[in-house]
Amino acid sequence: MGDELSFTIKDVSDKLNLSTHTIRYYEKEGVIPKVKRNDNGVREYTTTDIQWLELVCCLKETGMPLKNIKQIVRLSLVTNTEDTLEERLEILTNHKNKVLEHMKSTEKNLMKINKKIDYYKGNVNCKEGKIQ
Amino acid sequence: MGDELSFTIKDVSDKLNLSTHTIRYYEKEGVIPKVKRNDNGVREYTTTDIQWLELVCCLKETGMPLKNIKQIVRLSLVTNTEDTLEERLEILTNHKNKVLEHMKSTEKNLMKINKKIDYYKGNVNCKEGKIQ
DNA sequence: TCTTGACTTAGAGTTAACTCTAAGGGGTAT
DNA sequence: ATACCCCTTAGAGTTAACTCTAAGTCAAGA
Repeated sequence: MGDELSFTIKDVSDKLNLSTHTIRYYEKEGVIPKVKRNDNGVREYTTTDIQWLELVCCLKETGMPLKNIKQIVRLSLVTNTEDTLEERLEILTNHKNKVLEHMKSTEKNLMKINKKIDYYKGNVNCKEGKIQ
Repeated sequence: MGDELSFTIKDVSDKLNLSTHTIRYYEKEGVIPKVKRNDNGVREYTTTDIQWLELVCCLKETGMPLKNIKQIVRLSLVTNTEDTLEERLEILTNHKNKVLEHMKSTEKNLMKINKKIDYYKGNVNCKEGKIQ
């Protein structure tokens, strides 16, 4: 009890493949909660801090703007967290639906790209016909 | 012969859901080939022009930077188009592979998001336990 | 004829998300 | 003790992809 594991910003940077600049930027902007400092003012990341960052990466990689991620963080830090559960759930569910839609349209676009590739391949073999 | 269908920039804007600004910007930047003008200097889009724009949208929506799209256009406009087929094929195939990878990672991220949603839903029902 | 509205241009402004710089402090290896 | 590297901050700069503005031309409708 009390002696939790802690990590430097460099550790976290290496682990999550984010620059130290970006990690500090996220904290300054409220994309993740404030991180505890030691007596020298140096940030000491807990596993919870790292979990937050992992969530941020997951949402960011699926296209959620930082603005919305901030909103989730803000809602998670109120005194009575359960008051904001519904709202956070709505943000996440909306996002999930957007991701699903995006996957569908990506599949369609992929088919178009494949057609284009096949068209080019046809030209490579035949060396004739109209090319766009 | 000679009397091809042609469309105004407004027509194209409505059809493809791109602003007229954006369409002109694409032309200026070389993202699409130059469009023919009438005697008053007004752009008249052919179906081929529209097909180009549709390809651009497809590539853009799947995350290809305009820089690479320009490259494809440039390679399509050389005198001996078949000389550049292999290179265009490579750009498209690389892109296709990136899209496939991205889809895979999106699926993983979606699973994480679903877990988070389930976790929140559990909290909504139980109103107890640690919340992050 | 006058107005309206679409078109033209060059170029400035915006936004998100970093990315970097300058100026300085602290702890550790040689 | 000196060099080195990581840490800190505020704030400036960058990039991609638009997005808009100003100033002007042109043609069709009232």
